[in-house]
Amino acid sequence: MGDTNWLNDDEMAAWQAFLMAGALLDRRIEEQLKADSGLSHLQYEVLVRLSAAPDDELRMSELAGAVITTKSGLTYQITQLEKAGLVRRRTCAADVRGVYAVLTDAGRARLERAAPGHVEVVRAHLIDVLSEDQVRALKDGLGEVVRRLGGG
Amino acid sequence: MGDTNWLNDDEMAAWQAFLMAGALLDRRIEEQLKADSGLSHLQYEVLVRLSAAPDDELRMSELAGAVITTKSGLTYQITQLEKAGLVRRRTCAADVRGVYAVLTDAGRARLERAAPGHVEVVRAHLIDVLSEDQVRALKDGLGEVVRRLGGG
DNA sequence: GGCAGGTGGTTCAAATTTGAATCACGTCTC
DNA sequence: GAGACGTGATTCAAATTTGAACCACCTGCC
Repeated sequence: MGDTNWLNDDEMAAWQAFLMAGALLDRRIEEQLKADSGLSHLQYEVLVRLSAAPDDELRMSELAGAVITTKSGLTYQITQLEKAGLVRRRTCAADVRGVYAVLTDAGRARLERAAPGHVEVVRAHLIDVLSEDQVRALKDGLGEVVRRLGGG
Repeated sequence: MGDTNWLNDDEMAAWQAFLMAGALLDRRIEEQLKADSGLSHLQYEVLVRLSAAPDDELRMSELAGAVITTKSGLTYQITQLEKAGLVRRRTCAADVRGVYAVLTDAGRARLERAAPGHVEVVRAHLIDVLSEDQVRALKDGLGEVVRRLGGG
């Protein structure tokens, strides 16, 4: 102990590539989404999760976990989306404290309008740049990383 | 055309894993760095780049490119680091508009103190979770992604 | 019933990030 | 050597993010 197990060259290169690819790609995505449909990436992800959920609704805390934000961050963004008419809040019958975020028709429409351009960016800059093996490595390897970090 | 080339299941899983792993890992890193040495991840990266540069200094714009931030974002953070005594500014002799950010001794000391814990987190939650092949896939695949996005 | 402790969301102030000006210079052309 | 134009960095206001209270409510336990 006391001696750090530093990263070797490959490991360092992998880590840096991971870090920079994430940052650069996110920047592109943010730019495209904002220009194309006026949504931030986070807002887009929120709409995606809701549209995939039963009855188009999720509890605030589940949603926060799914999109990896803080509770207060989600409260803010849901308020923004509500102002824009893309989402509405519904209080939970069983537990008065609980709040559901519900996708509205306008929200679904906005999502459907935004999705093609978004997927195109992800494909062009990430998926299509990788080999099939590399895609599988991301899915398996990073999938395990997510599982261990409690994000599954 | 008009028909979107959607992601298949594996591609979607890979993309989601990439996204969530980045977010979850960054959260851990941020937490560890803040607790352990009072630095944000961005500030840590700034110190790393400076310490690796000749004469421990880099132009503001180079630094902004290296850590993937906006110019104004970097201006803000360098000001913070300067207040903390970890970095200082030096105007460029050849071009009066240019500014170098220079690592101070205190900055280097802080970096050296922070590094072991940081590497440990990256290793524990990312590198050691992956197989050698998967590490290579990140390095090669995401390295290419970065190159094409103009981050190399 | 009534209270201790935990949970789900919100609120609030402070820190950070963003992007569009802006400022002060280099550079290039005629 | 005077503009026209591009660059490097900062400034500014607005938007977002963060984390620590906080509030209201559930749940167990006595």
